[in-house]
Amino acid sequence: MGIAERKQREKESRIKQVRDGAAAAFHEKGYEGTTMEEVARRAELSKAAIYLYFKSKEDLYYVLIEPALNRLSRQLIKISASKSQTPEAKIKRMVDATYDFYEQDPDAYRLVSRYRASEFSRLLSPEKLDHLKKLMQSNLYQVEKSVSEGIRQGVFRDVDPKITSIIIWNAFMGVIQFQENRMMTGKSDYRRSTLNAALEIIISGIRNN
Amino acid sequence: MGIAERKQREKESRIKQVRDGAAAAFHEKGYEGTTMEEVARRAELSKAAIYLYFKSKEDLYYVLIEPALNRLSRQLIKISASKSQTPEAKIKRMVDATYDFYEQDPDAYRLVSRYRASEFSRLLSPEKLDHLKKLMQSNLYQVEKSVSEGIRQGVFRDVDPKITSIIIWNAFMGVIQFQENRMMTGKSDYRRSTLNAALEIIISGIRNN
Amino acid sequence: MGIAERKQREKESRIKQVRDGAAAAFHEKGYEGTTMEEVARRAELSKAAIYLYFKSKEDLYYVLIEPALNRLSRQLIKISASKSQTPEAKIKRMVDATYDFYEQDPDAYRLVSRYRASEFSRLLSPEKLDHLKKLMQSNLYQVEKSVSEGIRQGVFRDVDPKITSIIIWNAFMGVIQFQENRMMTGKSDYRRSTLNAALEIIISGIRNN
Amino acid sequence: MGIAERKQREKESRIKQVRDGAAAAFHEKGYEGTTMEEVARRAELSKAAIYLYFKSKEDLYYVLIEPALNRLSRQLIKISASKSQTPEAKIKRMVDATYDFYEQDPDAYRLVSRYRASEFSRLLSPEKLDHLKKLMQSNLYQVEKSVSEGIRQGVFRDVDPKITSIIIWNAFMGVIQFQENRMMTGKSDYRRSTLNAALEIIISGIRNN
DNA sequence: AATGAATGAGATTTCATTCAT
DNA sequence: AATGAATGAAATCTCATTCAT
Repeated sequence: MGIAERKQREKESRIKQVRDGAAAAFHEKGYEGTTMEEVARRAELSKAAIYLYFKSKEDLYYVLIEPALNRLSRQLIKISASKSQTPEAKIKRMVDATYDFYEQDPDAYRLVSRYRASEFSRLLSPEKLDHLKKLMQSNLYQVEKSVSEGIRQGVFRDVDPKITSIIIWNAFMGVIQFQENRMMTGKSDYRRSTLNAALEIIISGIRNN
Repeated sequence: MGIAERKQREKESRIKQVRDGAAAAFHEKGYEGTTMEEVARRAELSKAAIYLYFKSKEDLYYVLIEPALNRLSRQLIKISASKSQTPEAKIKRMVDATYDFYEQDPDAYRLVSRYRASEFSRLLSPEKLDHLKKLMQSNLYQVEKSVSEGIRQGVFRDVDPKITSIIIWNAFMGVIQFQENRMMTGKSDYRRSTLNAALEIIISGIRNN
Repeated sequence: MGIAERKQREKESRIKQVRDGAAAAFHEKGYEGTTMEEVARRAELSKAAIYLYFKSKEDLYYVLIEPALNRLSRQLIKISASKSQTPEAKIKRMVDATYDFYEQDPDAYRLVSRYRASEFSRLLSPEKLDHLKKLMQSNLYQVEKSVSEGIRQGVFRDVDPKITSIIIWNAFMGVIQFQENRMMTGKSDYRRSTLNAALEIIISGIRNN
Repeated sequence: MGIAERKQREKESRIKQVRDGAAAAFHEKGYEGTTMEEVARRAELSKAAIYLYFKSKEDLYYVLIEPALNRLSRQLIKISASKSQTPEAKIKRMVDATYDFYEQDPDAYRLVSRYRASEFSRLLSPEKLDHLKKLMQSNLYQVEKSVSEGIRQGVFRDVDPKITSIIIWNAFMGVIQFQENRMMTGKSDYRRSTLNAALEIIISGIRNN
């Protein structure tokens, strides 16, 4: 069984090679810009071998993006549902959770953040597309709920919770992208602190006094 | 000469047809997802005719995005440089200018907002790429300058001006996209008011009391 | 319009080139054994050009087999429905019509005669498959009806009309194939006479004395 | 030795599994339409295991069709050579023998009945191809000889013996296929009786009054 | 003996681009 | 100026076959 286990590990590691290579490629060149040839090259496998693990390019993309999005989604729901915290603390924890998600699997995050329904409507089946859309909306909605809660409790001004959640999510994406670009030119890593600063600005904007 | 003029007008009108068709297609399906076949169909011309006006697909993309970005860029610089206004007013005017730009040429805006350097590094020459990047950075920078100005004048808190400009630009994009999605399901148009609400939140977050 | 007409003729002739090449290839090597490369080579066109005229390999196959089968089917129905003839004369005319069909478009005939529903169930859509099956059954049925008529009139013995039609159709196919094989070795053409002899034997077998 | 025997039995049983699975697949989907993957699945073995027993797909096909055709061929020769029977009785026995062959190994029969030299000319070596062709011709020839004999004895009319044998062989195939199709829709089994009816019609057609 | 894993070669199909008219 | 027709190159995907274990 030692052997079986090793084989299992090797198989998983090869699948991971493919996933990592594909995620990086999808990120760098977009879905259409990425060829299976390139995915194979990055995974150091033949093209045909990719099809042993994923049944199509679409499938490969979907199994990269769906579980990641799903995991994040469940995290945010849990935080949003927790009772013993202030709305502000919840929002902060949600941003932290998103950052952790990003840090653990940057490529998955990038896929998620770049995801645009319209571009994929031809590629994914309507059900898959719908599923991804729902997950995405759920994420925004958890933030929105915490903003609403804060308004009800009087700690936040009477702003539009939906708009606020949009600002937060887009600020997150913008900051990450900006800092990644900076880091590519050799500068140091200020992602987390920049993110906190951005969130502080936005929350100041909705806080009552 | 009447004839020459008419021909000239017709030519320009046909070029516009191609640009509009292409911009819409690039927006809906992305660069790689758009075929010249589709561009031609939307322009009601033959594929070969497209090549009379644009020398390649890349060229077509570039001449769509560059002038648009250029125009916006010059606008923002002008506003940013104007003396007789408060920083807050300038920021509001820049957001308004961006909204006007968006309204006049939504497809061009969408190309700009979706533009991701990394995805195009294989398609555009380094010089073109660099040029686009500079224009984009300039836009952010004009907002940043007004934020800095406000801080110096004491009307804004001592926040990071760069981060603030990122928040604003990304909020803009997020709000537009959200409202466009809503409108696609038949809902009424709240783009401008939502945008104002978003900007109000962000500026509240940086205002000194 | 002289030019337009010539172009039209040229286009039709090129489509015919493709059809002829494809029919011959499908006949010689079967559907799966035929590559688009080969179809292209026979038509003296590039692979891509084939797709200007036919939207897929399946489509190419279907538009070869369907119209041919349809034409034959209509012919047989017309003969079968004619009033002023003896059943025996009708059957002879139906065999003649099938032979004419074969002579005018041998490759189409071969496709039809080789057609086996089960082999194509994965290739054609259920509707197309069903349509072809119906046409095929109709052909057999017209012969069957004439046999029944003969039995009612007392000119034929009380045989099973269905079985008789099967014998006739399969004898036809067998004779053609045998004679074609003979001719491939340089022997002379006895197809029509052999066919008549075969039909004579079968009709003798069902005639009432 | 008990062990060696068991191993031998197991091996033979596994080979039979492969043969059965392959024959069914070849029948249902044709040679090119059948993948080794599918053969393996039907045999409940791995793809690689198939290659332990058969050296290639071609080989697998050949060893399925050749022995079957060979067996049938020898049977028919024996019947044809028997002295003490009338030609009509011989023909009936040959049809019966073919039916027995079909009943004992329907898939092998189907391979034989579907076999078309032209389709396999690329797959099999010329020698193998020639061998199969000879076997096939021999079968027809045995029937032909009995018809000739009947003509010489005056019990059959002066028909073309070759044509007659073609009619019989093709009627056999047509009837079997028709009845198999009927049975697939749940109808009862009339194969043997239908076959007899068909043979009766044909022999009536050649009998001298 | 048996298999999971891998692959080279090749199949179908697409697409940006060119060219004769 | 405009286009119908054509294509080379490349993309996705498949499959018979091999090999290490």
